[in-house]
Amino acid sequence: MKLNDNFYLENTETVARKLLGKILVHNINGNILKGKIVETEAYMGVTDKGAHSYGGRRTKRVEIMYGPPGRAYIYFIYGMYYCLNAVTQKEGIPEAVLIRALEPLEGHDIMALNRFNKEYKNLTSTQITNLTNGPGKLCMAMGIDKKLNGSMLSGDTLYIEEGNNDKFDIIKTKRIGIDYAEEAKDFLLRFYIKGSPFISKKG
DNA sequence: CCCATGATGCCCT
DNA sequence: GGGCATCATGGGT
Repeated sequence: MKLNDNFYLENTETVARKLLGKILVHNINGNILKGKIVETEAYMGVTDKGAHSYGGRRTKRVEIMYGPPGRAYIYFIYGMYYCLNAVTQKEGIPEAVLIRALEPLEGHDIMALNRFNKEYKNLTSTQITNLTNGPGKLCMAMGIDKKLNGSMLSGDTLYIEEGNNDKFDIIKTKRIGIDYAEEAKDFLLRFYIKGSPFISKKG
């Protein structure tokens, strides 16, 4: 069952928590890649110095965040990587949840090729744990790039569906990579599934 | 384990 | 021209 667009209308922090345990799917011409979301971060828009839309900044890059909820906001960073976000809140409110790590569930062979140009069975143990444990890594593994920016996460290509209702505890901590964001760098807006071996960083 | 560093290109001022 | 919601690597502890 795909999540419908209303799922992304709740408070962005709530959406970030509720996305844990859900399944991200990319259908590439019938080849299915799936990963369980194990780590997220909430970006709270105009009042959040860590957010691209801080202060109401509205440029071509961030325009998608001002649109309706349930779309993919994908941006290019550090000259090499993509990051995937789910846009939250009604049209006009530029907030989003960054998907930071996945547990690979299906399509391991394609993910291994995308990440390391090797078959899954030939990966080292380090490569197996590093397949999707970061925002740039998961985009590379899942074949997610700029082409999917703005697409509906309730659509047929890149979408998010219900998980298995498995129980877990949630760790709430500081976000990563926003040291420039003054007081906002200490906001507790990063969430991950306690004990998951697939998170990007402990703490 | 931790920390430092280089890669590499788009976006915005 | 500066900076960036990152990653891989290499060395020290």
